[in-house]
Amino acid sequence: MENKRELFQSMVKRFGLLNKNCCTVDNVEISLVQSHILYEIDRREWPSMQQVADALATDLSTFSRQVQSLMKIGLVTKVPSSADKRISVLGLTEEGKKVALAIQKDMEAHLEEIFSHMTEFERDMVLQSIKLLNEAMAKSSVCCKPMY
Amino acid sequence: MENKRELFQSMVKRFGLLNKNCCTVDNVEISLVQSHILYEIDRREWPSMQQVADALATDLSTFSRQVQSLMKIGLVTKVPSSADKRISVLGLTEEGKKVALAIQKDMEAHLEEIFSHMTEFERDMVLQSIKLLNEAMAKSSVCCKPMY
DNA sequence: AATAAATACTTGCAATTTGCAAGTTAATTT
DNA sequence: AAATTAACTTGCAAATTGCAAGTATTTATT
Repeated sequence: MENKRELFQSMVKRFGLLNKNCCTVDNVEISLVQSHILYEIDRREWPSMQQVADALATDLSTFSRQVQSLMKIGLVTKVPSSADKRISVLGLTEEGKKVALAIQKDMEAHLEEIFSHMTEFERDMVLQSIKLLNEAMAKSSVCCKPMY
Repeated sequence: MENKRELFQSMVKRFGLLNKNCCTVDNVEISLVQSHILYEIDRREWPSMQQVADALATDLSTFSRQVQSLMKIGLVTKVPSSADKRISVLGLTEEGKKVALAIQKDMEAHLEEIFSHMTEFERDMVLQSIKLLNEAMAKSSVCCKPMY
């Protein structure tokens, strides 16, 4: 009953390690944080800096610099919004999309491999559980309020 | 079927935020990494530097310095092993144990709160699922081999 | 028994990453 | 029109990282 933390800690750490496997695609090497940024830009429709920085729970100044480096290696675009010129709209370049997709495929494959060690029934249960967990965390007062 | 990554990413990020809530106890303020070190030392029986560094997937040199700072604030002890003088055996001071316990309680409370948004049935299912997931990840070739 | 090799760390870098504070420019209030 | 707020950017300075090169101790080799 009271080994919850251990279970979670262990799972999260493992997933973190898995996550670290990412990030060299097409002769481009990117960091874990950078891959998260690509991921977040990819799944949104032309988000602003604020939006993504919030999603990643990063300081805007830190984020600003990270975006600069991603622009430098040609994965991300940043255009001032025509509606509000204070806002910069983020997007992925073709290469950025390619990299994001490659990482996505890689992660999917890893997850598939992990799920292959389960029965069909277990797979369904686990996925169902993670959904539940996410909903519960979203409802929770102690965590993750500003989340998608 | 292919939203696995999203589910995982979301869950892990949320848990990460929750985790960040840790770390100010008894006028002692510690970092997330430091809390993980306390946690790992606590759950092992007099581990060596290597063992904990491996568990945290940190470079030994980085870890060495982190231990130094934890010793400086009086949370961790480091004694050369009598059996093998190359090895340093790590432990928690009384204060270290207190801090570790406080964090533990805090995390448990957070998790309880999260689980309170579920039915009894769902709770059981989710815990069961996380166990399954951990086992599957342990079996996996792509992740987390050197893990407890 | 002496030398070589491996192990467990520590220290010296140098690079990266971080957040805060203080800016700039643009939009919104009053 | 002036003041406030919002969306960023830049200048620090501190913290964190890993690699390479060290030391000390133990194990293996000859």
